Amino acid sequence: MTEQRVRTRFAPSPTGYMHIGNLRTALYGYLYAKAQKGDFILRIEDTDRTRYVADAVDFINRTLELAKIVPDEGPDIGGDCGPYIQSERMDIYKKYAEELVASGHAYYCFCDPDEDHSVGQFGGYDRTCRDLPQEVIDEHLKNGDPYVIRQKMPLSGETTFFDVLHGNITIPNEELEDQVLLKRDGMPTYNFANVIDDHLMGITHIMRGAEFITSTPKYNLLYQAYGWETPTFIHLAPVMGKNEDGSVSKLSKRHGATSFDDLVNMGYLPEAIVNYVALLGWNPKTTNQEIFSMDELIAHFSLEGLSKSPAVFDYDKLGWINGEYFKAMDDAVFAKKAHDFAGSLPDYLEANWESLAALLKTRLTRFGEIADEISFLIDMPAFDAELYVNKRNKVTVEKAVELLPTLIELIEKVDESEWNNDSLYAKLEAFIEEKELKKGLVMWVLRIAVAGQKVTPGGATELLALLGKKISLERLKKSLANLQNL
RNA sequence: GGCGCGUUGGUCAAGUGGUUAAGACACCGCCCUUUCACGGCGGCUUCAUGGGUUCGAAUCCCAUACGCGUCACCA
Repeated sequence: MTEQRVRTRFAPSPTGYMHIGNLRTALYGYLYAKAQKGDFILRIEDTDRTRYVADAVDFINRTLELAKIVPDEGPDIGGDCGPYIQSERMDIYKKYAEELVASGHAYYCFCDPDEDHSVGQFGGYDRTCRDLPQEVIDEHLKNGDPYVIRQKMPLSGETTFFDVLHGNITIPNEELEDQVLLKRDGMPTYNFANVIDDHLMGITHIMRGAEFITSTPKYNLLYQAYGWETPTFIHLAPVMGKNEDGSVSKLSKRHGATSFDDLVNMGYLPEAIVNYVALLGWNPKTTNQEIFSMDELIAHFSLEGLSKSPAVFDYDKLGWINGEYFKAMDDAVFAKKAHDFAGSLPDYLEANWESLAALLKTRLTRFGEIADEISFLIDMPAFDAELYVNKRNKVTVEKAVELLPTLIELIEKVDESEWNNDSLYAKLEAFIEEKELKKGLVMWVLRIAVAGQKVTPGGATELLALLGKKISLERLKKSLANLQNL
């Protein structure tokens, strides 16, 4: 047996929205193909005209590009198996559907879609048109009556297919509906177009959501009817979200951000999202490493590491991974990217952005937190004497009132040319030594007085340097006045 | 309801008959420290339940429970 070149595909419908679960499916398909030195194909499944969203294909392309998932073949790339947009392949589906009718595996159905042909409480088509006499069929066709083509399922026995994750799965044939293959508007259904395209495009491994497990026997029957070799199926467990009551359900809007775009807009780096999503349902087995570049993911990827049970999307872990990416970033690069999320800044922060960004780098979980982190540098928070109280450094309001005037005096003497973290720190240190004070005490009072907030990115002198002499002194004096007026 | 899939700590998970049941996130504590963060050290908490099989079971089998999916001219 010759080694077959691995070909996987990502087949989204153009909705203008890339759900995390879809992104993960695309990623795994890509990783597997690349790990096997095979091809990854992008195919657009736009057979539902009512759902079509303008520019959705561009959107999908942009998203994949951001995620660094690059197809080898696809609508804008071309390839030997095009077109890669299903609405442009209608004649192909029609031909194959008719072939199936001719071979007795499918039949024309003229039922009115608004009529109820369901069976039992839970529906299912009642196979009304299964055995229409040929004359009746010809008559309908001659009149140009609308029709669909349905697959003729065996009524007994069972169908088994193999799934890499779940092993053999067997489903009784009587559970299988005579599903529509070709719709009234001439478009194929998802279940039909998939089989045709996957075969014609030489797809060897099909990765898709576990929700398709139940319909897979219908695929197998189709492959058998055509005498085609069935591809390898890999049904991925869904990505779940945690509800407020602690229960979990399939990740959806109510869980907050659920699309790749949402996450990027919140300030997570695309590569961090991809890294996290890869780990959500896959484990590298041979290593405990958690931070992976795309190349490393490809190098480590194997089907054995895929999990068959659902995984809950965890923002904490995503944030941690994102933070790791931040820490690994070059300061200048980080500053540049972070700036886009900072909003409009006052001049003194704009001028000192690089040093502010350096302070933020190890403290962020995502860029979206920046505004909250730095708002105290733009507007002094409301005065609160309690902030001066700190047990560990033995700071009290009284101590602060006593100490602050001296500190202001000292700082006022620092020349503009020396207004930077190192000199400010050196001068304060000298002062602390001379007066035999505790460093924690002095720095605490100073930091609170200039920041007006308990927790800050950076210490007292870093904040002074950032705010500049003029604003720092204004803030310190205002704080002192507030303290004295108590 | 039928059919199908799933179940190791709060979360992601390793583990494939014999382990002190890895590791990570989160949480808590300690150290470091001009606060916080970073970094370092430590702690907490897990095999859904009940039966088997076996000298021995998280690992194999069977039930039960719970969760999820599916039953469209949507994908």
